[in-house]
Amino acid sequence: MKRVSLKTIAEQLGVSTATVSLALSGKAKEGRVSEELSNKIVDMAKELNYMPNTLAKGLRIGKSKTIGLVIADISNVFFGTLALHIQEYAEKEGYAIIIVNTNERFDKMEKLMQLLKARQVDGFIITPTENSKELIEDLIAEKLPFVLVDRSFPDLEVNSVLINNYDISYKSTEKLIQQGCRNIGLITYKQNQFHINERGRGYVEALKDAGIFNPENIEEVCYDSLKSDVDSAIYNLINKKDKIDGIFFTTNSISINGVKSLIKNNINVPKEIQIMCFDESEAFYLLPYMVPFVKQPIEQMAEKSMELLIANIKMDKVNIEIKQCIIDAELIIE
Amino acid sequence: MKRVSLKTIAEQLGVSTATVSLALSGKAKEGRVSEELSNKIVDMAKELNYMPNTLAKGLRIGKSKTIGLVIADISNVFFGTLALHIQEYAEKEGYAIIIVNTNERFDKMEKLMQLLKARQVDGFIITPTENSKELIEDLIAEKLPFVLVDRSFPDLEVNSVLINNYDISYKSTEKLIQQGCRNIGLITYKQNQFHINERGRGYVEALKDAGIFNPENIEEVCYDSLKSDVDSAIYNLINKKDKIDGIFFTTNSISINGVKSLIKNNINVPKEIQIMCFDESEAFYLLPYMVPFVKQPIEQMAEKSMELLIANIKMDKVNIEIKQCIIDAELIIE
DNA sequence: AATAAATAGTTAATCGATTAATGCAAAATT
DNA sequence: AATTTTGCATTAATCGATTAACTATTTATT
Repeated sequence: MKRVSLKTIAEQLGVSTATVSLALSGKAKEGRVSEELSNKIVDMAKELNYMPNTLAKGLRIGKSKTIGLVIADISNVFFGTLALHIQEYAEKEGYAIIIVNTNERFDKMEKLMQLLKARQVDGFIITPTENSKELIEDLIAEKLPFVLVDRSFPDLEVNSVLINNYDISYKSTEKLIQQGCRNIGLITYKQNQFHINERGRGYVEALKDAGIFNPENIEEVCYDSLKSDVDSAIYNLINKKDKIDGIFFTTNSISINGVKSLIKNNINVPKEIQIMCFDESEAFYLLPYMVPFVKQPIEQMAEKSMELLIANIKMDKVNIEIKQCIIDAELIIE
Repeated sequence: MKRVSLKTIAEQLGVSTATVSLALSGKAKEGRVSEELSNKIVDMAKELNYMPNTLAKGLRIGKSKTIGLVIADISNVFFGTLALHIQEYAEKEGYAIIIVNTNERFDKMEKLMQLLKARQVDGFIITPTENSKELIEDLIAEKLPFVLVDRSFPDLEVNSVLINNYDISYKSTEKLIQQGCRNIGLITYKQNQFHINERGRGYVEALKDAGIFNPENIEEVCYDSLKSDVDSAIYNLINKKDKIDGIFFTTNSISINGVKSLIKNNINVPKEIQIMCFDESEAFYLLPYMVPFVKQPIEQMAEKSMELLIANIKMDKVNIEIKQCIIDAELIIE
């Protein structure tokens, strides 16, 4: 059973492939194909269950109608949900999504970007890994359309969709202070990513403004040894001589492990220590108290990313318009 | 800045594209290109940062080196983790993955299958939605390589990678019985999917064998109104006149919502009611007791799926070998 | 010296769809 | 009647890579 191509239809009807192409792509009028023939062609296409070869089309018109989605970790609910919505919006616009996972590793990201370029993706949506600025600069040099999402590089003028990391973290910390905390700890990643650092900065400034900042209350953990690092961070915090009465976690993975660790240590939350988490988790609803958290507007982030990207793709490498888009996250406290 | 193609390199060196192609694809020997020229070509390709056009190659050789991954819900951790590993194995084999989401809906699955076919994917890995047997039969008729994973259709002889749903559910229920439960409830999906029904059957048979089966203890919920349905299911179970002392949940989403609901109702787990969940969840570790659960071998499932699929792709539509692969899930009780 | 074999590279068709350029009737205009 | 316009469809080039078939040159064999 051979594949059905334009040629198959053309042969069946004794016309040229040009006519068939015109008729099937709705250009019968401009292409001056009679309505009668056009209908015959459409019918035959249905009968033969014709399906256009996207590779051939992509090769010819120079667009693959495919978007590369570079994600840090698709098994993380935050990114999974982001991917879900991006895929949804892409589909609406006629794009397919090739998803790749960097596992937060530069070398993997580099390799995967090559793979996506070879596949002629029309654009990229990227959650860049640490220190991957050069890869983004390559994209700029090659004039390839892309949007960074969730994360960005502050000194790079590029399309990006972010949340108000500093503000919402300031606000979250302030909330802890308002609720009576005076010795608030922070657990964050030991790394060099702007969005995470901004969260830390929000925490620091809020405490400084309240006159209760203590750099010793900051604990840093590594992505690759998260569980044990968070355990020791919690251990350190709960064993300080100045008793900690609040903790701010800067990501969802840290939050969940942090809460887990507090429970293991029989800390009474929120009586002994109040907490503030980043991102919602199903897990929180299993606890007898309301866990306050920063809710990221994931669906809007997905929508906006696609919108920016498609606008850029359509501008066709000429007048690339750059937009930095900040969508406010929300503090959920009850 | 024009794209660099084989032609660009050929022109730079004053040779034919055929020679360049041969040299770059490592066929210098068979293609009888001298080592000297071959090296020159490779160097020039590097210098120009040449990247093969996968669309063109795919069109020519009739293989896109792309696999379509049809997933029910990528934001669900189970599927996210599955996708992560599938992508990893695919990458190793030189395949890219186009992920699509069905949201458990037949019409979406149908549409997305068309999209993937048009994109000339070399094969499919599919978690089929309810009642999508006909779509799978289409694939068989078209002789397209595919593997079903997590779910299958019992009366269809197709490649599939499943877990031992019946056995592990029987075992899980038996465990509850051993632990003293005598009136065990079930919360499962009201639907028509074999793998879910098998889990239910495991529960039923275990209870029948113990002589304590009571059909009234079975509650069914809908995917689209999961939270409220689980809430009422729990309500029904805990208000029976014959007091329920155990519950078996058949999926991860039901498990989490079930546990959540039990807590809301101030049920003391495991003293009043013992539970048995399907799939691990971060959430469980926030509870003061160990939540027993069925652990699915996700990574092996991913690996096996890719292995079967690639074997089938390589057999080139001739001798498609069909394998039903069952990987045992594990009961984690401490 | 004549022939065979090995070496090195090119030509041209091909995959399937698109589209600018062109051809050819029939109809309309002068 | 001659010319232009319009309607309808075809021809052929193109996107980029692959590869079977072929050419040309050098080297080896008898």
